[in-house]
Amino acid sequence: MTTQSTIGKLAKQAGVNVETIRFYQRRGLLEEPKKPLGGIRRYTEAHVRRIRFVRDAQELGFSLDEVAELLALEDGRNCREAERIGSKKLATVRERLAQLKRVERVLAVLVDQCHCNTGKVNCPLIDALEYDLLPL
Amino acid sequence: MTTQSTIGKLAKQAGVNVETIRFYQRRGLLEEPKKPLGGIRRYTEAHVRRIRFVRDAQELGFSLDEVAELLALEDGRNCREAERIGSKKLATVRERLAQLKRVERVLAVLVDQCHCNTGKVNCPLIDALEYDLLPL
DNA sequence: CTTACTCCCGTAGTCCGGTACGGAGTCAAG
DNA sequence: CTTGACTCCGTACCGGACTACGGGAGTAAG
Repeated sequence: MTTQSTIGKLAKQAGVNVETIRFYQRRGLLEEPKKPLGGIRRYTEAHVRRIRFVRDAQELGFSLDEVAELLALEDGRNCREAERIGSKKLATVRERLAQLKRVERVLAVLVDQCHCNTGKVNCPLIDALEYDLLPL
Repeated sequence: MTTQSTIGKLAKQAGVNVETIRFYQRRGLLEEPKKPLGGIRRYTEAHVRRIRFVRDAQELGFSLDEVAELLALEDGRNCREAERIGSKKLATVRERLAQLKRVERVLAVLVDQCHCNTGKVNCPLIDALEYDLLPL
């Protein structure tokens, strides 16, 4: 028969905290197995996979609400909808990427100017902030 | 004489919410002017600049705690320390940038595969999540 | 003077993704 | 049969950056 773990073992297999599993159950992201009258719930491989689904989707930048949306498409039949959600997310990822690149350039310049500063002039980083000089 | 605003006008000038100003005051990021005995506090250009400092620094990815650190160097004399804080932040920005780039590539591929999917096979995005296939 | 707006101030709530706690029940080893 | 680890369950709390609320006081316009 397949592995039947307790919540603690499930947590280890999936690499998350026990409390996180409970939290996912409360959020409806993970099914809570029936428990055998005052006993202890048993979990299967399917639960491990589900938790990995959630973590992987989070890695891709989906919020837990968005993960729930994706899970609603779990049977893999509604590819169009998945594509829609995915491309929406892709757009926000690209936006964030662009902004982060701007930040990187500005910060790099300022840090470099600090580095070259011999102490004769005010700190360029502080100055830029103080006098609202950021080319963002 | 210079402009002497109330908190509401200050908020407009600085482009933030009144509550945000009060929050910054509680956090010690913004000085609270003495109030003239049961009257109304007056704010100056310096307050506007200070709020912009905070917002600009946030734009550069600094947390409010880090902004407080920077403000401690406000006189511009401690450029070395500012450089240290800035370059630490630059490193985390670059890390985040690299991770976001990986996410962008993976997501772009998946969405594209969804787009080309004629419905004969399972949704590639859902599949990748379901079977833990992300090349992150 | 009244009305309407703004300010003051403290406290409390929001969102997000968890983490912590505590008392009771269950289970397996020794 | 006891001990100790684990589970169950509900509730409360965390950090970060705000946002909202409510009651009383001040102020500006008509």
